Amino acid sequence: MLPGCTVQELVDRVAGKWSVCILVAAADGPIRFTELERAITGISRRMLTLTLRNLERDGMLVRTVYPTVPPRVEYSLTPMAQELHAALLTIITWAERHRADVAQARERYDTRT
Amino acid sequence: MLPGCTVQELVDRVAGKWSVCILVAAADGPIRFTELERAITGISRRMLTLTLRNLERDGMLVRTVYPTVPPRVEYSLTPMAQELHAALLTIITWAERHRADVAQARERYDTRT
DNA sequence: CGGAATCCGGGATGATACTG
DNA sequence: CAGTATCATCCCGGATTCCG
Repeated sequence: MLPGCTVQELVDRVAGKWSVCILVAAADGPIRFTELERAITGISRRMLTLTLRNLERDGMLVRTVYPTVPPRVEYSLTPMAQELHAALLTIITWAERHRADVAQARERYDTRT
Repeated sequence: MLPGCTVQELVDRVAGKWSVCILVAAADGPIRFTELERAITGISRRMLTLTLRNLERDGMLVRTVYPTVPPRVEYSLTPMAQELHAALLTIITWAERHRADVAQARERYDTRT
């Protein structure tokens, strides 16, 4: 696993905090900007925009603009991103299964003499 | 996917750049500090130490000290971390498979008028 | 509604030096 | 060999403002 290699960069990019949130939130179908903003507690508008742009640039998201008033923009996962989402779910499931274990390990580590 | 929730934090922690590198490097068996330093190009000694401590604290790594001269310290994955490593391999494999796709998507995005 | 642009503070990170 | 300590820096991301 060499830093600087493309795979490393790609893993970093898609494993980012907000990227994961967006991929999960958009997994169930097209979702609007404001819906994402509400679904992802704590994200700033700026980071939402930037992360969406990066994911779109990487071919993970399709951005569809409906020229209505008010404007309506929907984001949906590409097939490639759906594969990624499935893989991410494995990690998330793992994290849920071991949440208590990690908490316990931390406590033991922190209370060591 | 709510930021602030424990699962989110855990995914963030284990999905970190150096954490992934260390987990991969240690997957094939116990590995020494200096071996990690050489295996992970670009990591500073400081970040290696900090990331190792965090992974150990979270119960992902076991640190074994052999009281020899010079000192010998080996790090190995816990069963929990081995499960995580398997899941990470899925992501890494995905990244390798789609490396070219992402590069092409970026080029198209950047050269758009 | 869905952004873009700007400013700016702090935590993450690197560099360097020292040590049991 | 396997770290720790300290300082300096840098850039990530929040806050704010403005816009079609």
